[in-house]
Amino acid sequence: MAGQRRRPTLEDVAARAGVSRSLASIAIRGESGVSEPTRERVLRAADEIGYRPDTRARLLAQGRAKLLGVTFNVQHAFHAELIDAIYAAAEPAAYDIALSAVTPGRDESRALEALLGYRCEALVLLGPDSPESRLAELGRRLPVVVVGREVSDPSLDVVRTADDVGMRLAVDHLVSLGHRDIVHIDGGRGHKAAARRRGYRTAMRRHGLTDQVRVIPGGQTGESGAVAARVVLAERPMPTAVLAYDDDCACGLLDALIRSGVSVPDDVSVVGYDDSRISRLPYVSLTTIGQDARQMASLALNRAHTRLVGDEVTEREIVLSPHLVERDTTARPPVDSDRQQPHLQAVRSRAVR
Amino acid sequence: MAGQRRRPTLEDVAARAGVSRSLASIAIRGESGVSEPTRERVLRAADEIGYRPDTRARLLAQGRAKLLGVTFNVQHAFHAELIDAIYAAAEPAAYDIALSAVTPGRDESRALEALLGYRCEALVLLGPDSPESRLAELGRRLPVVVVGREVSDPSLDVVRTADDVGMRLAVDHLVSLGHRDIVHIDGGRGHKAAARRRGYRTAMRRHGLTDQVRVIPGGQTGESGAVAARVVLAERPMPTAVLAYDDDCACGLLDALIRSGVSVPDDVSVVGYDDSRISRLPYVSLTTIGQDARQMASLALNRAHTRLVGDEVTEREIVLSPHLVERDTTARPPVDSDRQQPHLQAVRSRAVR
DNA sequence: ATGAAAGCGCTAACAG
DNA sequence: CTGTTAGCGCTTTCAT
Repeated sequence: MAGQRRRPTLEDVAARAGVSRSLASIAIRGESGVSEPTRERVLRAADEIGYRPDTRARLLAQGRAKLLGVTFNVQHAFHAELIDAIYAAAEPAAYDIALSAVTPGRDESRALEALLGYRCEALVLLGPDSPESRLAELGRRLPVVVVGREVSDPSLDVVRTADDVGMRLAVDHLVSLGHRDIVHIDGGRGHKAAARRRGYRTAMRRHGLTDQVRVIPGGQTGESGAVAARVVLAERPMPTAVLAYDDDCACGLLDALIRSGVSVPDDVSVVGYDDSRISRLPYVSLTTIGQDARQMASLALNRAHTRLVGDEVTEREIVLSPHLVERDTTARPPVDSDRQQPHLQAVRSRAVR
Repeated sequence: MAGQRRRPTLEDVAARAGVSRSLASIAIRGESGVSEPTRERVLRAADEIGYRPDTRARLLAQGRAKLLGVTFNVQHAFHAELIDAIYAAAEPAAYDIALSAVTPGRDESRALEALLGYRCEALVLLGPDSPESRLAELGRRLPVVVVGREVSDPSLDVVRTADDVGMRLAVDHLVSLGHRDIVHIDGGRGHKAAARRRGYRTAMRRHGLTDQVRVIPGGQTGESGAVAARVVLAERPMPTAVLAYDDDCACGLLDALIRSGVSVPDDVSVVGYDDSRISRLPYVSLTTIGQDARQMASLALNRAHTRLVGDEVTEREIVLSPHLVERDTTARPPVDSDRQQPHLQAVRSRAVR
């Protein structure tokens, strides 16, 4: 059934075209140094026997790999976008990309091991969760670019976006709409959550809203948002805007609010963070903070390339600004008379768990 | 900065341990044929200089690759699960997995090219969208297992689940709850959509509900579900249950229903298909039809392996049964008195677009 | 138990 | 323009 016979090699092509291997090699690679007729003969021969160069042998022979290893988390939607952008950015420089997935059943060190075995020249790690010491150890062996996480070891390059800027954008947006009573549902423990919390506080202060600063404990799941919704609903007066830790959290909140008969954005505005896929669903259409995957990927590959060719690098860390993605969950706050008597109606629905 | 010096080779290890390359090779691979002291010496030497075998060279030398190429769509959540399971299933057989992503900017033929260049021994294609002729062409060159799509070419192996069974499970479930007025929002054009539509009709007929068969045009997006919701809401009497083409469609429907003040599952039950991540979100908790990723992956790898070792295969196609995942969007239908006057209340909310 | 030698499929100097 | 000669890093006979 399936053709189990030996795959044709360059040798076969050369023989068929009646030339030497090296000439065939040159012709196949499209380099100069072959006469047009010969090239055509070789190409035709290759085509006829279905020849396909062996990437591994090719790289082995070349000594250098032109191979970038990329770890990503198969669960994380944003990584999908980054991968798309990475492929695109790798093309012009003719880098090959070796993907290694982190899954629930395959931890990051396994993913890294595999890439190392493939002799990747450099590594691009999307939101790695390994301890910094492990990453630093890698960084000492080959160029490593960490994407989307803050690490301080000098042997590691970093491309990330500024969380405090993101939070400021969100707060600015809400304030410009007329909101003052803006609460933050945080992301619990973790560096990122802390950075966003800090960003929220700073941004509020900047608008003279220090007194309105309120942080409600949340988390990184929709459920945590749903739980936080109860707290939000219980507040008197109810805040006019909620800034959630991330999109998942915001969606849980959103859903719980709507089920309680609160209208978004008429009664309360909601802002997420990440511009994840869920936030774009037409029936969610969440205002959120987005990161430019294309740019991040391109910068990360650039940096890897810079390291590989041995050029100097001035700033180890590249910090990008995220941007506001204005969708349909934010609007002007309700007029005061309305706020006194929030538009709560009992809607028959399954309980929010 | 980052160590640019040559990676240590087996030669280096051998030299350091004072043995020949071949012996070092045997020791490193843990094969028998080395004295214990020598093995330890080699292993220590390798460790000291940070040696790591070069997978490519290793495979090149071995002649065979033990490498399975896997294409997947970075957008598709179910593929993430399959990949996890594939890694797990590949481990015992010591297969290496080469991942090649299909992204908005990188089409499937590119993904396939890359894998072919890596001399994968066999291909596992997750939900491929290439024309069958292209797949068949591949199948003639090396073992190809198509996962989750129906193809008829004899050179291709298939592992998929039966859509008609899935639809039957959904209908059976609803009927057993007491529903009779069950509509189907379909997935538009496409093989899969047709298969599910057919499955729905057959299942309804089986319950003597031929007269209640109603198919509402839908699609594969949340938006299409939201649009279909309007049709559902306009029906008199309103159906007591809706069976959507997939989870995305079901979620759009769900959201639109809730915004219209219809309670799910009290007024109407909703069933999705795919058991995708979105259906599991705690605040969605959609009853749906699930496929066993672990089993599919394992069968796919098994099949690839069987082909590779040249064993006979009796059935080209492996068709699994999906299963019902009962969550919180299905319940007994409302009592008739209630149905006459469906519980519609105008909820102030942003319009469903 | 150990080592020498011959490739795997390819590219990269070199000579003609 | 073309062919010859060496390897890349590893595994694999096959002697010793």
